[in-house]
Amino acid sequence: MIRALVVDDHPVVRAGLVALFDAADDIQVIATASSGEEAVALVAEHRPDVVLMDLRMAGIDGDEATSRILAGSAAAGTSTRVVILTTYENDDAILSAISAGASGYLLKAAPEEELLAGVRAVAAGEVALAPIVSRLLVQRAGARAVVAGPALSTRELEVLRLVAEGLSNREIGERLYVGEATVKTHLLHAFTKLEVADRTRAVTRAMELGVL
Amino acid sequence: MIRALVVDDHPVVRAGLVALFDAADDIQVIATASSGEEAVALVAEHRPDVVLMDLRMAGIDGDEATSRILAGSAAAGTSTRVVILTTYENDDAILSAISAGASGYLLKAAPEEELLAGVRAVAAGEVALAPIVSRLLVQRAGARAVVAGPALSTRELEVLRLVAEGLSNREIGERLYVGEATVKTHLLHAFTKLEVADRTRAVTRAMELGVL
DNA sequence: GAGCCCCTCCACCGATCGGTGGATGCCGGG
DNA sequence: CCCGGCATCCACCGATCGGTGGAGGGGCTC
Repeated sequence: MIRALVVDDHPVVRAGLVALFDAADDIQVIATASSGEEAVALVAEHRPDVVLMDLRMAGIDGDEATSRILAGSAAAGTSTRVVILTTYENDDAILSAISAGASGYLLKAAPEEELLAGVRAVAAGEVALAPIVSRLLVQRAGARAVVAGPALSTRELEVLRLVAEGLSNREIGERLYVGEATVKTHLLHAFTKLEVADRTRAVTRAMELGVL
Repeated sequence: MIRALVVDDHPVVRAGLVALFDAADDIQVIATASSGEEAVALVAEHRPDVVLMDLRMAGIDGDEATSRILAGSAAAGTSTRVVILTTYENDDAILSAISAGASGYLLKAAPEEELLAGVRAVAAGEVALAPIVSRLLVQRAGARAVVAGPALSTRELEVLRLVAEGLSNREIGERLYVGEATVKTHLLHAFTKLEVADRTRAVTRAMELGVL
């Protein structure tokens, strides 16, 4: 039996979700909360398997409540997982919810079967994402494929990678079995291609461009 | 009608996929390829809607073929989309396929209905991800939530951000209206907290930890 | 074969950085 | 009230870095 906590500041939404989940015989809503604060307290008390969390709430919002719940759950040695259940939000809201540690992100407009399947998937250790969220994550992960920055040579790239690890020019030379002077030359060439003036910016630039 | 190209170096796999897709009345396999090179050429010739691509192949692999197909498709003004269809791979392989621009990543072990649904989703502009891939992307996006690195002070963080932009200590001092000595102090404190010895590694470390 | 890019190496310079060892003042918790 | 953390600043040192202006050899293409 999956033990669920429903968090939403609209009583009507809470009632609808409770009815939906309780109708499934493998899911049981053990409590509901109308605010982030209340949700954190109830999770500490009841240790549910899954929390269905609205994002927009007065007081501490869904992101913050998610962070606190996961921190508390980790501290207590239990594994409560959070599914964001909200109306459509912008990309930043979605990403920051995922960053807060949510295991799922579903839309209230989704068909009821999808919500049930999502809760079951998350309870089983999977993640549950609305299609729009999947697409966003893929776009983010694949963004670097498009840009294709300036072509750094193999050697320049190797040197830059070691610079990113914090090695000095001399250490890099030792690692690559070449002289320190050679390392400096490669690095200066990389600076020119990346249009930067120092090693630190070169590394961040290369990361922005996805070449590192 | 969705026009598909199947790419796999095993004839038996190709045959199986062709049979599966042709049995669906909304999908038509217009050609098959047994190598990355052949796939790139056939895409240029036939302009399919969706390419089903194996990752492991002799010659240019699935990643590289995906990149070339998408580059060629963009240049030609068409919109061929690529779905990786492979056996289970490690995380890096998955991420680099997504980075190469794939719109989907499915496992050959998936039920047939899932493969069909995936092709339809991708043809419709959505993405299709195996559960394991969704979980990986969420972990990557949410990694920073868990670790919660050492607490850098506000000032240390400001300084580090400017270091990441390639500014020198003096320039950072000017930007923040403090002396260069102050900047160095903050930076040294940040080094200690991050357990690093130079500004470049400090920046990459902070990024790894998600505090930057 | 000429031209070009990549990789390798050298010497030399001033600028910047990392590190030490201080100092002062502010603020919030025990 | 005092301690600790934060922010601010100083002087001084050696090490490292950025930059210049070379050099030679290998590989590729036209």
